[in-house]
Amino acid sequence: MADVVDLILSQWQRERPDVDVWPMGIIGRVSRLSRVLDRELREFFAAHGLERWEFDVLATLRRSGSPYELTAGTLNRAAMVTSGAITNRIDRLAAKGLVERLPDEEDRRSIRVRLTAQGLAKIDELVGPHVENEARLLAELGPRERDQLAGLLRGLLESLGDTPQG
Amino acid sequence: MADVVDLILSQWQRERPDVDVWPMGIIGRVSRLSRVLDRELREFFAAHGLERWEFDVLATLRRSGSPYELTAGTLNRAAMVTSGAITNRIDRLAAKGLVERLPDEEDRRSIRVRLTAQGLAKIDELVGPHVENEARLLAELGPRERDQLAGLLRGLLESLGDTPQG
DNA sequence: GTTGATAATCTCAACGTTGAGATAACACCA
DNA sequence: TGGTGTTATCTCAACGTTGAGATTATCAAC
Repeated sequence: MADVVDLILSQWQRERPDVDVWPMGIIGRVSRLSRVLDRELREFFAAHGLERWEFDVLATLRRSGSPYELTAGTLNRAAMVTSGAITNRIDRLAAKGLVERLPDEEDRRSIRVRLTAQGLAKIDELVGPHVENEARLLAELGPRERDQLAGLLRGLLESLGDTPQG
Repeated sequence: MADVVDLILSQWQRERPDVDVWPMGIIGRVSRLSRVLDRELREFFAAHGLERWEFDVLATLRRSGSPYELTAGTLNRAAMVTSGAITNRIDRLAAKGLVERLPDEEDRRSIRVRLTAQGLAKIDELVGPHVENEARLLAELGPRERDQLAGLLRGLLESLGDTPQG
């Protein structure tokens, strides 16, 4: 019953017994798990002709509800990337016909990014299979463990300021 | 008591009540937490004149024990990046005088990357403060929660194949 | 209305990673 | 000894992100 991080922790214990490296047991695992899951999700999306970031942007627009449009800035913060990256992503999604840029009537500095009919169809078709794929990756967890894990992660995220209002 | 992911889940619940998106409550949080922690760690390392990947490579060599050397391939797998990236990283660490390349006596295809005295000093000086910084980021968790969280993450990583032997 | 501060988006050069291909060395078998 | 398949590292072009700066618009105060 050991993963890679257990090995890392035991190495530190041997080499630097004066330092208690317990935080690595959590931060190291979060980091590794994120990478492993990333790879798995990427494979799934590739099989459906999408990149992960494309799915994320489409999903953000979809779950915002009709008329499925948000400003570039909102997408920017949701994706946790910089402004240059979002401009680039919107460009490419628009070139594929999955979203369109519309002027924002209320603030002419902003643009509104809206799902096209094709984009809406794509995301609505993929959400179900995507979630099933995610569930497969988490099959190890029992119902009680899922809630525990989600709760612990939520607490950490809140304490680090990852909350809706900022 | 809500984080960004709670909002995302409620949006999906409203828009697509036919899909049970519970896995996002875990995968979405792992992904976001990883990014938030990444930023925090990057700030810490920048304050000490290092990039995160530099610390990671030095730490991997340090915890492997004397004589603090590993092959490029081992570092490669530890860092979870591609071979091109590791070549590049070794180049830059060597240019800074923190590691040196040595021929591998037993396999001339391989190279051995070894910590220099300067590299060893640097990592030994930083491990303690780094772990303290990580502990600060996890201050929200009680002792019991730490173990719970680490255990749940370990179980997932194992089930996904992230184990020492492969 | 002008001024000045703030905000939203786009531009673009610098940078690092990816991933395929090249090279060299090892391992095994005939 | 030669041949074949595998492994380790390096090379390099393509690609995407970062982050600073430019541009244009908004808002508050005067």
